Amino acid sequence: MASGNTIAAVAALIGDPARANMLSALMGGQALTAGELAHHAGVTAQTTSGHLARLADAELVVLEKQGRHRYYRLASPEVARVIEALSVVASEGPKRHHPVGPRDEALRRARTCYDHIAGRLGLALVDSLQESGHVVLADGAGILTPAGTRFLADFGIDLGSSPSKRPLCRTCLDWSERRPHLAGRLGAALLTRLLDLKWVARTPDSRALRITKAGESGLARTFGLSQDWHSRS
Amino acid sequence: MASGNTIAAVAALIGDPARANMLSALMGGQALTAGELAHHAGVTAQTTSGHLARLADAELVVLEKQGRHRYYRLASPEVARVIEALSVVASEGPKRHHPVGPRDEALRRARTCYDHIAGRLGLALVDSLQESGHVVLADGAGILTPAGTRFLADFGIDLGSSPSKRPLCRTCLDWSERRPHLAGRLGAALLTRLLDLKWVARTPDSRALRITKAGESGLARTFGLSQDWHSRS
DNA sequence: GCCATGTTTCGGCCGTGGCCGAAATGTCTG
DNA sequence: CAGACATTTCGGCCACGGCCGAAACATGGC
Repeated sequence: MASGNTIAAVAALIGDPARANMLSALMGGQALTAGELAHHAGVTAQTTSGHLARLADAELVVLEKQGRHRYYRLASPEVARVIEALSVVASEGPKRHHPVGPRDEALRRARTCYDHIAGRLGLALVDSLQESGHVVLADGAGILTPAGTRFLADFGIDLGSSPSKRPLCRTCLDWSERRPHLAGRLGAALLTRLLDLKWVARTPDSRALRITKAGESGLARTFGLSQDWHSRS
Repeated sequence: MASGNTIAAVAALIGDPARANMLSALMGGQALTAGELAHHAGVTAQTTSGHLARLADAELVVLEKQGRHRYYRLASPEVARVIEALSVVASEGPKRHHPVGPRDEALRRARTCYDHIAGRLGLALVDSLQESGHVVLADGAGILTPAGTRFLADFGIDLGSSPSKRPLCRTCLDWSERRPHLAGRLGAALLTRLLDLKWVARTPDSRALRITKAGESGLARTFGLSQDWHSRS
């Protein structure tokens, strides 16, 4: 079985703790330098270099040179889906330690998931859009209603122009909350817009998202998120 | 990062050729004995036993004892999704040999994908259901229309009764044809029904599905598949 | 030109884990 | 209860691959 061998090759590549940590870090959606990835993985630069060479060789990540830095990012949404799927299985498995630290709490509140928003903020947004009838969710994907399209246009998001084949609105299972949130082009556009508006901001060295002062009020106004949206569901 | 470590553990488990072959074989949806899996993996029984113990320990597969046989099957649809996602990435990657043998051709024509139908037959079915307005596909999922519900009921499929949380109708990207086909509860029910009707039959030692004489005409009658549905899309 | 910084290449050490042969356990069959 | 078959346990061999130190390459700043 050739197929078994090739999927084994890909899985083996992800199956090393150092590389898995790098890929997890890249799930933040940003391109990171080799040095940053070394830090995330907890190994030295030379070890990291070897790992990255192999990941790039297999086209799981792509390289962008910029001056003396080398930026790496995930090669495609498909790769992100593999990590996603693995996270789901890993979080379900038998008592694999689940220590919840303070930094874990920040991640559970709001974080990037490749190119969209996950965590309780992601869930609050999808709930809001669904209640207001702007999107209709059905089994793993959603449909943007005409009212939703107008609503998003008002909010500064235009989705019509892109000729991409990428799904407009799919969902992605949240590993911390076990409920789906918005992914696809819509999810990506939403994250981009919130970052542009500075309603949320990336945090260095982490996938966690910080919600700004302006964000608190803006999200409440636009999406009707109440004071306690961040309480455990 | 604890999460990086746990996903690495799962990926490492899949990342061995022998285990990957076993899991691929189990993607056929049937439970297989340890011996059959040994054959698929191309290693001896004792080696297989060790592998299966580890897979079961991590809850990627589950064991069902039956007399002197021990049947193993995938532990959950989530595990199947990981294999799916890996197949997609593996098939896209850099020139990892793609020898297309005769048996590969049978797989491309029609095969099981965990619990539903993939290959060109799967695509033909989804196309048919979509054209007739029985399902509406939108980005990674589908909606069963009222007409579709009636149509399926006439065909002997009742989906209403199950209280499962599993998505009714999601899609699954086909690694051979690169287009989505029907998965979810609907996809599973469709496969079950076609097997019951003996319109398709499983083939021993392979995930390929054979289309019976009755199937040829039945599929043409019910789903309007013409003579040449199996030509390359 | 020189030095600092980021990254890769080389060489060698060492542990994890896959593999099989032999033998033990379990289960159905006569 | 013996004998076939399915599967697991044990023991030991061996290799692949991760890790780091040292050193070589780049690139940018001065």
